[in-house]
Amino acid sequence: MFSKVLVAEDYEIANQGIIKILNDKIGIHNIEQAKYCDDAYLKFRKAYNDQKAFELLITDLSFKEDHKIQTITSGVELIKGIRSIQPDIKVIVYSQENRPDKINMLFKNFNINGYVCKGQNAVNELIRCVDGVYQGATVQPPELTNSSEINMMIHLDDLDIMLLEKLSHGLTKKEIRTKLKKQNISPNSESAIDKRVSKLFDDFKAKNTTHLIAIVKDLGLI
Amino acid sequence: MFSKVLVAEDYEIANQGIIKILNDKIGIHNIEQAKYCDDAYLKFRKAYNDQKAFELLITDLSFKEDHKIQTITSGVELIKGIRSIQPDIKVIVYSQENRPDKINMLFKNFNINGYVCKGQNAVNELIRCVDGVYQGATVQPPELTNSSEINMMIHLDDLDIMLLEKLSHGLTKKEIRTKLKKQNISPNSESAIDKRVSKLFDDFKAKNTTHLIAIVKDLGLI
DNA sequence: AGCTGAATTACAGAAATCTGTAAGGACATA
DNA sequence: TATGTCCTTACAGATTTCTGTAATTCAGCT
Repeated sequence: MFSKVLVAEDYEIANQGIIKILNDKIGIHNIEQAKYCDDAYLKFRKAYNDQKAFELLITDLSFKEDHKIQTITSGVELIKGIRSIQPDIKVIVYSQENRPDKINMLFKNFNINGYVCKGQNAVNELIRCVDGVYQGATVQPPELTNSSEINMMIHLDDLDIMLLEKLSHGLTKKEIRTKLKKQNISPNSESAIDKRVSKLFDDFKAKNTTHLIAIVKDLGLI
Repeated sequence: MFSKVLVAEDYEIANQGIIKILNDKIGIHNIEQAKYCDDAYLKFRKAYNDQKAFELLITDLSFKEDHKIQTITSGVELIKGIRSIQPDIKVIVYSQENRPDKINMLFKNFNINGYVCKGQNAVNELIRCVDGVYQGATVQPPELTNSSEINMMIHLDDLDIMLLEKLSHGLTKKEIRTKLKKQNISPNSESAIDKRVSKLFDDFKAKNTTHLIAIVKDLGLI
């Protein structure tokens, strides 16, 4: 089993919970924790330079900001930074994020080894995940394999996201059109915008703009 | 110190984290945990009937629904149920909720003894809270005392919340009006609804309904 | 060049939103 | 009873949304 693990998670209680699982259920005792990405990175660097490198990183994705100013602010950046030094370190992401395409992106672009979704069965999932990763497997969460989710099927391009954001900021279609024209972005007629938004209505089964924004806010798409 | 504690929290990792703190940092070892409200309630009943009542309940507010059908679905109901049997049990709420008026409501209406906000400093806050409650104090979170938040100033009554929810579900004002009339809820003219929503526009500095819903979604109000 | 399909644009009408003004009722106070 | 305030309701007009249809452009393909 892994003998040295780094846990990066800003919520202290969750941090403690992970450590308890690693301790009691998996039998890993050499664990260090960090509440901030910068802190995690420093601990990693020090251990690496001392020839006592970590074998596994368990990290959250989003870290709440507070008074401390951080250079690394997200789990993704942390992973990038650590992997650039020690490419073979195993990485498990532990996050609230449950959007399949976002999780998929982590596996594809950052080659993470496992993903555990914060939730009701996180303990067993975490145990399974650590075991699997130790044996060299790539462990995807149930959310990904079972997913018949709406947001997996729907492809949103940059323009769609931009439209949704503008709408959520209360701009009218006319204002959006003006803005697009100013920026020389290609589909910029009011009817083209109408068409696109109508398509989004279909995709998300929304009744009107307000409904649409509520849905994509709930999905965390914007 | 408390000798017997019940922890109700659906996120397993957080659950484990709380137990670890109680164990390691406060020295409480007789702890039971529950992932569901019903489960917590049953454990409480059993202990009470066996003359081995719990002295402290630490509970979350919201419990995610899954396949198991529950009769008690929220921490508030759980508190009500338990207090109706054992009025003097101490209660600490541990939740993500950070709206001052909601937290205040818990102290005022349910006489909870302490509140800890899930967050970066939850460990120390929890320790402080358990200590304080044990000594008979009422322990409010820093969020309550420091808060200069917008949502502290704006008072939303039940009708406001209902309107926002209906709007976020894509209902038109006409549909909302019909629904209110059916349920015999008093202000049910279209213009009354208009007025109320307009007031919300002012409160939240929203430009239109879509913008408004985006804002209150971001604030977590619905 | 000519064809085809997809995307963009223009236009138009019905429905809904947003913003006023005005009138009526409930309620407390003097 | 009279007065003022607050809330509800009615109505109206300008603006915006939503949903069609039809014309135009553009890229890929033969």
